[in-house]
Amino acid sequence: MTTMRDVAAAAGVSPMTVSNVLAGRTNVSEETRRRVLEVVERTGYRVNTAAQSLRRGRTGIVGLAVPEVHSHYFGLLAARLIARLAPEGLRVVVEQTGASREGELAAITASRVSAYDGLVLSAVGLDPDDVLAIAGDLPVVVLGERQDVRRFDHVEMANTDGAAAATRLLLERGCRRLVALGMPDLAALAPSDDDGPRPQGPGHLGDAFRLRALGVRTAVDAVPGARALAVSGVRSTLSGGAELAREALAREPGLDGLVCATDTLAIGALRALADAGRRVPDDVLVVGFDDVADAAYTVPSLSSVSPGHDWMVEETTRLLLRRMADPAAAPERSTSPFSVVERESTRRLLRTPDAT
Amino acid sequence: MTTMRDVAAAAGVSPMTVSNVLAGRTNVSEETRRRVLEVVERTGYRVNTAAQSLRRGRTGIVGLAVPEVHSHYFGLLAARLIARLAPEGLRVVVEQTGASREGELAAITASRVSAYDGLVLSAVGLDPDDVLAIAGDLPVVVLGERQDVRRFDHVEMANTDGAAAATRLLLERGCRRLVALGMPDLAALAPSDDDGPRPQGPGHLGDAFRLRALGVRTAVDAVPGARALAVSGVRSTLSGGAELAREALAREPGLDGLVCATDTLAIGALRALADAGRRVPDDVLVVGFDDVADAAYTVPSLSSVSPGHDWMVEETTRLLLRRMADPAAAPERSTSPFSVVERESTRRLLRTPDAT
DNA sequence: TTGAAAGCGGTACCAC
DNA sequence: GTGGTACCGCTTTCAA
Repeated sequence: MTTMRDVAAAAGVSPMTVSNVLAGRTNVSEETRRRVLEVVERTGYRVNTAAQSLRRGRTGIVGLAVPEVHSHYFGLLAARLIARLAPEGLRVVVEQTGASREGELAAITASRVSAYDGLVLSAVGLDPDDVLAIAGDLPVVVLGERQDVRRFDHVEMANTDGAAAATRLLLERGCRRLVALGMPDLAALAPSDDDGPRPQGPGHLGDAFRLRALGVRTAVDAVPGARALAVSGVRSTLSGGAELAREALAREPGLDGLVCATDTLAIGALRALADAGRRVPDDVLVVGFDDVADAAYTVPSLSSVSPGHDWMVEETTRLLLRRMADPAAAPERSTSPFSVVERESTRRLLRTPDAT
Repeated sequence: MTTMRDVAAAAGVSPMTVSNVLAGRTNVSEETRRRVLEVVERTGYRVNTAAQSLRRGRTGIVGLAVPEVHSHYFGLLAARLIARLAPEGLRVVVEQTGASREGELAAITASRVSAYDGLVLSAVGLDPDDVLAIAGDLPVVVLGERQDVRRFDHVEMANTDGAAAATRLLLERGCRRLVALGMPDLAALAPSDDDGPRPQGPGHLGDAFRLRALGVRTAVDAVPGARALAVSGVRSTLSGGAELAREALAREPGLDGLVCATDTLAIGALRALADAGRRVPDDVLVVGFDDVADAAYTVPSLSSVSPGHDWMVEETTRLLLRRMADPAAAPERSTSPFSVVERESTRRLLRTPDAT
């Protein structure tokens, strides 16, 4: 192993000067710099990042804890975040939490986390208190979920509004028998006559899907004669989507519209609908959430709520860097703008909508 | 910041004893252990991994350098490798190389690499010499690509044989006008009358797709009256697949079979075929490569060459751990078993095959 | 069973 | 411009 000391000796300078050269500091003569770089080149010397981290107190690594690495949405998110943080000199370690409280705890826990300069947490099962207790003073940005986490920086999706907009699209196309696929039971949510779209719930982080369900309900409640059934399931997987769609068909045979909690579920559902001989969009309209890359390439292509990926990644990065720079900064939160991207899966009028 | 020293002081022992307790070493009295753990608990102390890494000489981090993080195949690979290495106490940093030599060089280069205990490299543009020069003594496992890298541990896919099997499937179904989508020009490959399936080429790592093209050619050459046109493109993306499929239709209007270099390309192609009014599998049969999760959920579902994901990840892990344990071990290589998974996209006889 | 000493390989600080 | 000194926080070694 070549060390900085070795390089210094070979170049006839002190380790400190080698350090200065490699860090690009300006207080080195051109001649010395050249000589040092020549030795570095020749010996293939690399700085030891462990020593560097110890001395500097920073590792240059950011953790990204997501429920499932291998899902359309989180794959997209990870790829974008990796690309975005690279020029900031930060690398990303992806931790898989398996959508469980235990997994999330394990991901944040103890030794692991101390290796990170920051953590981006897409939590599903955790309490804010869990996070607080374990993360300690680690900069944390919470992603896309819970609405009342005021102690953390927080980048939220327009879960409720996005789902409501998607649902309205189906209703405008004439759908009246909706299923909210992969969302919690709508009836179990806060009553629709309370004064806002925020359920008061037990305060855990994992209610993106609950908020989406609320959006569906809000939109459906506004249209007399329309109804929505929730067919619930936790994991957002292709097979889960297919399975839930089969269940939906069994429980709501007159089904004419499917609002899916994620695009992954929607893609699985498209497959199950094809198996069942239901044509999309001729018999059933389908809309997803996330606007993943695949949505534009399914057959039929999938309408979806686009959460503004660029914006989310940019905002996440901004908050993370800000907190890393200033741990005492007041927590900030923001909600991504969204849009409904319409594609083939909703491009059909099932019946003329009633005058409203 | 709480340090081990602080904990030791609070527990009335030496730092060394704290270290022993936390490392689970047995030479500590039960009483002492309890006292130390109590303080650890109370203070929320976490060992500093940078210091640990420096002292131990290992970081517990493995790099995974792939052309594109956000692709079906590499997403799958990353997820599996992360899951597999986690119980070994290894975390994975994903580096995106952008399928370019420069990107790959950057990924391996300099400071970055010294932070890793090992590197899994899915190289596309690199020379073995590049890798050798830069990786130095870093344990490297090369994935899925080049065939003549004898200086590295190497886990190969059955590129040629897999593609040949996929192609034969189409030929048996009666296809005679094939297009090899996303593969290099078949005519530019080694002549089919040479004695083996290995092109001698300029020796860079990135020829998984070339090997697949060779498999297509071999299979097509064995069937009189069949022909295959290569429609080339580098990136394996959905949009690329759609684009190449459009080009394929333009250049080979009588197209009746599509062998795609990857499932991602195939999924994009399915979409373009639907747009062009070509029915799959009624008019055109399509087969992909990789057997990603989505292949079973497209409409029609996609036949694909399955490279044995479990096996590949297991083998990669084995080789990596082995080399980390013994840097001097002789390089080993192995080729994944494969199977052709038939789904709807090839489930149709276009014409009765000629007696063969 | 416990702990003192000696670094691991860098870099901040400050004197020269 | 250059470099000595200390020390980041942990663990290996070995003596007590």
